[in-house]
Formats: sequence, structure tokens, C-alpha cells
Amino acid sequence: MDPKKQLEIIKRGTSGIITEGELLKKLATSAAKGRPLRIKAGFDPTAPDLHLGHTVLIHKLRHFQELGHHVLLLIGDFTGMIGDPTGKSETRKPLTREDVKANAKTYTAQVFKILDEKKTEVVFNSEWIERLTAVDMVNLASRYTVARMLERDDFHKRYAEGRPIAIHEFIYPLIQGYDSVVLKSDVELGGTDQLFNLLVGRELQREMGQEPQAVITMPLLEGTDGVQKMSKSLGNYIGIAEPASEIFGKVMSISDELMMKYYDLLSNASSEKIEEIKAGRTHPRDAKAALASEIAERYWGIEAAEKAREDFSNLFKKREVPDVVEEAILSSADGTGLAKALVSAGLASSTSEARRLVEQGGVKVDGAKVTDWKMELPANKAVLVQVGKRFFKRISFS
RNA sequence: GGAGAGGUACCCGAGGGGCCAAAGGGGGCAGACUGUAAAUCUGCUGGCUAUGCCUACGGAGGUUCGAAUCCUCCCCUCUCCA
Repeated sequence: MDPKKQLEIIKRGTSGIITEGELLKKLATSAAKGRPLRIKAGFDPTAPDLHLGHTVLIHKLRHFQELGHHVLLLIGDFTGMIGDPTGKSETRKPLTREDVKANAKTYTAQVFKILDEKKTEVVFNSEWIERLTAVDMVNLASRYTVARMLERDDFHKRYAEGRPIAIHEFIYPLIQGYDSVVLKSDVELGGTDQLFNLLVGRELQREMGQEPQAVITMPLLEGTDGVQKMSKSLGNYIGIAEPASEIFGKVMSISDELMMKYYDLLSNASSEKIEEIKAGRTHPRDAKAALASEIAERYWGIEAAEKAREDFSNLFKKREVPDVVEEAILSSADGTGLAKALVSAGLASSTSEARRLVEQGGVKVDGAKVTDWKMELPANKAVLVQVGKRFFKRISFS
């Protein structure tokens, strides 16, 4: 494909390219010689379950793959096995080789839902880093200066504020850069927070007589709240291992504004289509549903995605009861009071909570709104209990 | 080693003897509305055998009729100095 066209596709959704001119030149040479570019992206194998935020980078890799380039999926197992004592939050315990292997396996399995496995080369950096001798390490370290290290924002701040910087923290960027040298990468992708480390790769390649890699940074994906970056600990994430209905629902719950970003970063839709949505020619609700379907389908297949879409529409548009409602058989020994039953059935976390829900008109029994939390449920037949719009349980007593 | 600041609910953060189950914001939940679990608006947001009781402002004691608030000791975090 024409290098300029390629660049256009690659640029979509990125937060920075260093430098665009260099990248274009690489693309041109590649096209002229019929030699695919080597695209590197590194992953930390410590957290095996991925959420959509992690996939932003992977989607960009896919774009390269579709353009015929060679993707190098680097598993940063070396740092994982040492453990990074930086940061006070938690002392990460070093992973064993087995842990890393197992993590990497689940990791790549998830990654290959997006990337073409046949066109992807998975590499582990322990393979070459472990072979380095102390002499090699010192030699590597001599290629970079303290002053340049201190240019990194967080080092700079910590140094200025007199907070500690451990020596090994200087080593990690060097190792990441060295990986680029070993892999002879033409392009490296990373999150915006990785910019400095990515640039070290350029320096080291230049030092070692290679043409420096182009660097592409991808923005951090905001979570479902639309403000903070997606992360498991903030609870604003959409995990790719979550059920299709959850993925679908969570995507539907994002704001219209955030949807645009998700389209840029997570969708395989054509640029034309995305432009159409941004221009408002597609109804936001439909655009969001299409996105939710696309993502759900990617991880669960078309059938599950269709089902999720249908259920969602029944539940929220038509306000119908889903056709599969979980049964909850409670013991009548605890009494048949509504508030208690809500708690036992897992629809409320405490009787106070249950009471509040009822008082606010959020509870229906057999389709009728209930106002009395002391109401007794029938002991001899099952009733359909609904909390809010989305939680249903068929409750009976044994 | 010395000096100072601080630790409050899911998070941030106010309150400095009773009116404090604790302002305000965020998050979460519910309701209204709708285009949808968007946006906006409203309410709720410790627990319980429930017009009362219990538990809770870093931990343990103490003063007081009464302590998140005052005192003592301890633990932890941060800042400055050596």
C-alpha cells in the first residue's frame, strides 16, 4: 500500500509519533524493497488478565499487521522475574519462571483474539538479558548519562524533591532500549507514559550503529467513568474475559463523548464510518450499540454478541423481563420478609440497603412496585423480584 | 539524630468538647426524563431484631455527665534541617 496511506491508518488514535517523517521514510523504504517493518511492543506479564485499556496498543499492532508488517510481541519476563521494588505501594514479589510462562500463555491467548497469531513473533527478553555479563551491563550503562536519565519526568521530580531513586531504576530503561537493539526494531509502540523509555531505545540503537526506531505513543484509555484511566483497582474497567452481556452493557453505559475515543482506539471500523459517527450522521445510540457488538463479538463470537444485544434491547428499550432469570431458593426458616429475602438472594448487601431500595421505589415483586419493606412474600410459590432496571431473581422458599 | 505537619466513611476532604452517623466533592445505587446503563435533574449512600439500639474519625489508655475534638503512650505517612 502507498506509504502515505499507510501512515494515515497508523496515525489514527495515536497521541504522538517520533518522528512522523522518519516513519514515513521507513514505510517508503519498506514498500520499495518489499521488506516488512519490524514492529515492537513490550508487555508486562505480571497481570495476566487484560482489560480494554491494554488492548489499545494491540489494536495498533493489528493495524501494522494488516499493512503487512512484522509484529514482535515482547514479553518483559526479565523484569517480572526480578520484581520491581520501585514505588511504595506494594513490594511485588518476584515471579518464578513458571508463573511468567503461565501468565504469558493466558496473555497471548487473549492477545490473539486481536492479532493474527501466524503473523506474530512472541519473544521473551530474559532470553538475551540473562546472558549479559556484568561487563556487558557496565558497557551498556556507559552508553547513557545520568543527566539524560534525569530528563525523565518522574526521575526529575523525585531528584528535585530529594526522594530516592534506586540505581536499578536507571537500568530498566536501558534494558528496554537494549531490547530494541537486539530485535532491530523499526518501530516501537507504547503508552504515553512510556515515552522516555521508548526514546532510550532510539539512543541506544544510534549508539550501536542502527537506524533508530520510530516511536509511537498511544493514549491511555479512560475507563467507563470517562475520567480516570481504565484500571482494575479503580473499578472502571471492561475486562475482555467478562461475559458478553457485561461487555455489551458496560460499553453501552459510557458517555457519547467517550464513545468517540473508544471508536478511535478499539474499533476496526473504517475511517469513513468513524467520521460519519463523529459528524453525528449516525444516531449515538446505534453507534454505541454497534461498538458494543463489535467488542463483544471479538471476545465471545457473533452469537453471544447478538444475544447480548438482544437481551440489552429487551431489558432497556422494551423493559421486558429477560427470558432467563436466576432462581433463588431461600430457607423459610429465616422468615419470608421482603428485605431479608433481598439480602439472601444477593440483590441487596444489607437489610438497610434493601429497605432503602424499597423506599425509593426500586423494587418490584411480580411486576408491581412495592412500597413496604416489611412485606411478606408468599411462602408457597415463586415470585419474580426485580431490583432497579437490571437485576432479577425468581425467589421461592423451601 | 533534631524540628514541624498530618492520619476522618469506598476515595478526596472539612470539622478542634454536646446541635456529629460527621459539611462539600467524587464514586456508587435508586427515581424522573429519554436516545441507552448517554446527558440532565432529584433522592439515598455504617449496621441492626428499627421512632430506638449498636459500631465508627490510625491503635491503646485517660480526663469528662458527655470525646473525631482535650491529655498520655504507641504505630504509620509526609516536609524541613544535620
